[in-house]
Amino acid sequence: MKVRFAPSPTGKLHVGNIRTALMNWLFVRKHGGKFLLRIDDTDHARSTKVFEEGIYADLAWLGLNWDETARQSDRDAIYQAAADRLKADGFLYPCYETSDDLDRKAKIARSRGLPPIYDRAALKLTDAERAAFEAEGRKPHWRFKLTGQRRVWTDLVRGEQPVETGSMSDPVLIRADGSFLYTLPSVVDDVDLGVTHIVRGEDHVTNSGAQIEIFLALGATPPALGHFPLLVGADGEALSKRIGSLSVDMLRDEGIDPRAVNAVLARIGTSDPIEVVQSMDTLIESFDFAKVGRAPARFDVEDVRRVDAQLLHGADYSSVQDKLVALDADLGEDFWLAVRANLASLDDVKAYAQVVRGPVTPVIEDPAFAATAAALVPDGPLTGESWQAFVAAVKDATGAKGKALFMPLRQALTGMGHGPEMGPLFALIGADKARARLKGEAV
RNA sequence: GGCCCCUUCGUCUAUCGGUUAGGACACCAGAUUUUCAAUCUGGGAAGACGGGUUCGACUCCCGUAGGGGUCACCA
Repeated sequence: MKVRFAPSPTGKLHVGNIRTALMNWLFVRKHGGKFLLRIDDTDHARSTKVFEEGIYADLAWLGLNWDETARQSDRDAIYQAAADRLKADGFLYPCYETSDDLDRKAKIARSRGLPPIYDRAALKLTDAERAAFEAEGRKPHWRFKLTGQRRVWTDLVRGEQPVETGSMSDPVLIRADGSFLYTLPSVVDDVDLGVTHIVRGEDHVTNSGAQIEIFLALGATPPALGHFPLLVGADGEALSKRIGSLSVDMLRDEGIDPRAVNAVLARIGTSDPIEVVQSMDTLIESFDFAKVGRAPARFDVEDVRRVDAQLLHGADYSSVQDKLVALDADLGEDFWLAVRANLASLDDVKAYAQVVRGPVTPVIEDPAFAATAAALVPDGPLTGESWQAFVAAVKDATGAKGKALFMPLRQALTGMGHGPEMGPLFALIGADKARARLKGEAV
């Protein structure tokens, strides 16, 4: 078994791409086989090395390892040979319309309520007309002549899936400048590199109908096909490929755990719950195309943040220490254990580190109360038990209790109205700083 | 517009003709924390609409509405 993830280096990987990569990866890791990473850079004008490097970096970050790499720009000779064969066998025909011509035709068709598909006018060209275009210096682009038949396959996720190849345009396989469009290299590579299963989004369903005919024209057997539903935004609108806010590197920069990204994208739109999963093995084990629904699923980044937070709440000190150092918030294991349950994101740890280290601007509404408390802060090193004794003393001295007792102390000591349990925090802050803050000093 | 697909709690979904329509997240409430958060427990919450078929329909059929995809010299 071999699957492929074939991104084009024309932009950053976004959650939709990652979901495709994950589906392939999970599928092949579950059943055993090769994961091919193919860089589809046939669009020379838009493909860049920078984006290609970004793809490697993003996949590595997510832990989606691959077994083989191929770059389409290296394989031109193979595509050329296939194209020659298709031409020789009469599957391709030359067309001389310009992009403007085609635009115009499509617009006219649309305005008449007709499907905007190519009218095959080039098929009716006489040799003399073709010669005239050539004499003008026009170079043809080449289309694959679809049979117009109804193609049906058993889709891995959708079941029986028909496509009317008569309802779509004959795909252009070769540009006027001689370069290839995605469709031909994709099929040629799938054959040549031995891809057995194509798993991709449902935006390729119609495409698959045409590609099946190209596989056949090449004398090959089409691979098994699986098309899963696309993601839509939280508002139900289509998730645009151009929404940069959903790019993978943005999630990484936000400090999100890649496991949270994987967990959400692997489970969204499936019957398995979106929940904290500690390891990819769990995801691999639970993966099944039968669990994937057929309706578009709503993607909400908040789900990723939520899972990320839950991961943090149970994270061991050793597993986050490096990240804490990077954030300049490594104050030891006691500190981590004290604050982790209160983190919505790892970034929040910086604020608590500052609470411990200072300076903190105390929030004091009742100076007299705070001053009384300041005098009751015990001397010497504070322990986990110091807080309880301190609070009891303040309660005796002021008569305050409950929220009226705790809130003013929390606000004066931390400058915040929320946060981790005060016991451990109090010990971490220390007697000197606690006393000073209660007196209103920003230390 | 043609072709393809979809429509169950706010969200992701289970149900493969007979169920008090189940779960997860979110939400609300209670407990706990002598505070907020975290945590635990409980609760409210759904079959787009209209026709059929059937003893019986969320489930099958038709129609309507809504959503997604595609119809590029993008991938």
